[in-house]
Amino acid sequence: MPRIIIVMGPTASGKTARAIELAQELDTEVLSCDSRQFYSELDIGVARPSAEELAAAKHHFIACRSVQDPYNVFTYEQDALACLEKLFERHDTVVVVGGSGLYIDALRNGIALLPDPTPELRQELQRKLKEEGVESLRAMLRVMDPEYYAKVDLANGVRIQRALEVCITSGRTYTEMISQPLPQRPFAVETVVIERERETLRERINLRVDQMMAQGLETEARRVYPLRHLTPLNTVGYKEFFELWDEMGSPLPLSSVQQQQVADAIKLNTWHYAKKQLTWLKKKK
RNA sequence: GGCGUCGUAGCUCAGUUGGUAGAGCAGAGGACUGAAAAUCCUUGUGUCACUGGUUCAAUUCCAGUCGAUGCCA
Repeated sequence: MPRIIIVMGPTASGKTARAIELAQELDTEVLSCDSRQFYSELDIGVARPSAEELAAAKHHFIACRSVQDPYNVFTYEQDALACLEKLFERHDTVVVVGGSGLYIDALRNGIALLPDPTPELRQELQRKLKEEGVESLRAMLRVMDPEYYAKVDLANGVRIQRALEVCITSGRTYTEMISQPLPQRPFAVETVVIERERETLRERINLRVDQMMAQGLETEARRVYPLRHLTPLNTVGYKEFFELWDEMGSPLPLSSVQQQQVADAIKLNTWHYAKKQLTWLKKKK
């Protein structure tokens, strides 16, 4: 049976380097599982592997999409499975690397097939959430799926909205829909977790943010500024610039003080992100 | 030098008409099935600058000291 080796770890822990090393050792290719490196418009800010790194081992799912045509876990899972099937024709091991817990889960264990809501339904629920607050969606969920109602985070509007979308378009409960049995994977899964001391990780993050700034992150952010309302751009490393430019009224060049301010915000938000990944890893590795 | 303002949680600050104090941020922990670098939740004892005084009781009022800051000289 073929296998995948998943390289996991928080952001800036050195996953890319480790994955390339492994791929070279095993003479195989790398499948990326990073929900932001999918997008061709995002490079510096999402720490996309460099040209040299990409040349050192063949990568899949890097810069393969536009932020205007975003991925979702399910489509990604389908594409990734198809890609793996092909790769297994020539390699018995494939290296998977990424920091997006949900996406790794989907690849490793599968994810339920759920119907897509119509854009109108999504809009309507979003409007309700925004104008009438979570309570209104909560009340609907209580009727449509009491079981899920009992266990969701009732303060998390996004979660509730999503469950309602599924309930309404499927005509069944969300609970029921997500408990469909998932087919066995035709490959074995091994994991490599990169552990770092907290202090070290923080230093690596700070250093990397400084490098990103030096590489021209501001210019990259300015280029995608007009697309800032798209979901994939709700991302650490970009949103901090957008916030400042929105305040200023336009994406003007930043003074060195402002650059420092943005860099500090990115460092902090990246740390928060790393912590969330660590929480996820504790449970899933 | 004179006059004034300030000194409260790691940071920015609120507050106590006198009964030993609370927000935001940071920090820590957690949730997670098509937005996931997203979204959301939990968690706040600190010589209330220091020393005296008044008072049953002072972080709060008074005096002095020290530090910061502003204006005037």
